[in-house]
Amino acid sequence: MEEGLVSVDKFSAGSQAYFLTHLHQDHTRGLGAAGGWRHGPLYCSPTTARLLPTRFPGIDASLLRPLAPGASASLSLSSPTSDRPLSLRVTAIPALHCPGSLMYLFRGDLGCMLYTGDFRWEVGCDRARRAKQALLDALGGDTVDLVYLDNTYCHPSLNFPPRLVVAEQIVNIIRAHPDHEVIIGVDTLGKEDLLLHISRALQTKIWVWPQRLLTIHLLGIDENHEVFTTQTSLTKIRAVPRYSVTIESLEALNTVCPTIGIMPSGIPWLLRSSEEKAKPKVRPPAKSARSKGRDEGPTKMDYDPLSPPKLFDKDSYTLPYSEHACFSELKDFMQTVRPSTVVGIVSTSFCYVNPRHHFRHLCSDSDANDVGTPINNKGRDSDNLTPKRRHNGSATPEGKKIRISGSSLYRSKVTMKRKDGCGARINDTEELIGVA
DNA sequence: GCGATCAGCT
DNA sequence: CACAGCTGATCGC
Repeated sequence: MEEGLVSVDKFSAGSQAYFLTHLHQDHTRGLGAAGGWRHGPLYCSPTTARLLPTRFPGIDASLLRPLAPGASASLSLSSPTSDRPLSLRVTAIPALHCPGSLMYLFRGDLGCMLYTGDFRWEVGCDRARRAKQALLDALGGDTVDLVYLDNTYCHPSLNFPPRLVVAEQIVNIIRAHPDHEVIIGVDTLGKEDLLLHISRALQTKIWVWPQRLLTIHLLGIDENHEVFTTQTSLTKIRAVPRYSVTIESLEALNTVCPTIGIMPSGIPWLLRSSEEKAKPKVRPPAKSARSKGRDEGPTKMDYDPLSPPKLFDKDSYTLPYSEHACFSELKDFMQTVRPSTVVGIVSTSFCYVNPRHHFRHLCSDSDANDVGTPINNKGRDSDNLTPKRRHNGSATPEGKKIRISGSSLYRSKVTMKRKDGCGARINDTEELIGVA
């Protein structure tokens, strides 16, 4: 699409309309710009619009253009090059990534383009079936000229079960540890369904840190306060910031009370496998209690639903509960859309795989002269519809007092600013255990 | 001193 | 390494 027209998940000045797919930090860079958002109309889901002011207090609410899943809006823009008027129609499609996440389908004078943002596509699930129908309805038989695809797991070996299946596996792990406390690593937004599933299955409340509880309530979840709590004494299951579930924090917790950690995410499980591929035999006899069933072929990366979830490090379970589509889902998505061509959204890192390498045959321009090998082409994104990943810059006011390991101290204002809206780090065992 | 950005880490 | 995000350093205003 033409430069200077619309931007998706990119918020530097110069576009006439801006679109936000979801509220994860690596998609909001630039939104917190000094003095607040001024660059133009900002389209997002109603859910995202509700959460936005808590993360970006300076935002001018009159610029928000909430677009419900399935809804459309018409935009009158002007061509930056010729100054001629351009009309564009955008339709929001549920992305089923985290709450409030959307894909955007653009149609108009410049053709038809679909930007998926991060998405999941569990074809057997009702929600995904509805999303698929919404997409087909929105397309109305049109051909998509270009798909910007969430290529996070764009490799045939990267397949894993639907989230519901993994949620049940997690429940079973917790059931198998009746005398253990449990910490589950989560992000600032997302995986609420997993926590609700666990709570329902085990008839227990779940601890979350205060900011996280605010987010949950803003989402309209658990308004009667029946599931989530910030009181440590009420439950042995706690959802904590993902980065604070480490071997060290688990060891610390285990000096107080037997505790297991659960990481509902695909990556570490994926990384272990590639580690193994890289150096299959050189294994320092580390203190990890490797479970059996890990010798079935050094390059085996597929998730095997028949073998139990693997215990990687002592007391720590990593399961592929993913908010991104796996390869088979990407394939189904591409078969559904059958665009003229496709490019990947996730471009930084040498793991980047050009989706055309695997899906060229599902593109109508497949005879074009590209070879589509897996490549590291970070320099590719020159147009303003390609988002940049990494780094953020949010801002919230004032340093404040917090407790760390029993003592009070001030952290730097910068730290506190960033901490607002995010997590309580959990090497401060006492706060968690409820000694206080 | 402040925000923005980067490097490092998980 | 990187689903996302924390932390500290540094740079320019």
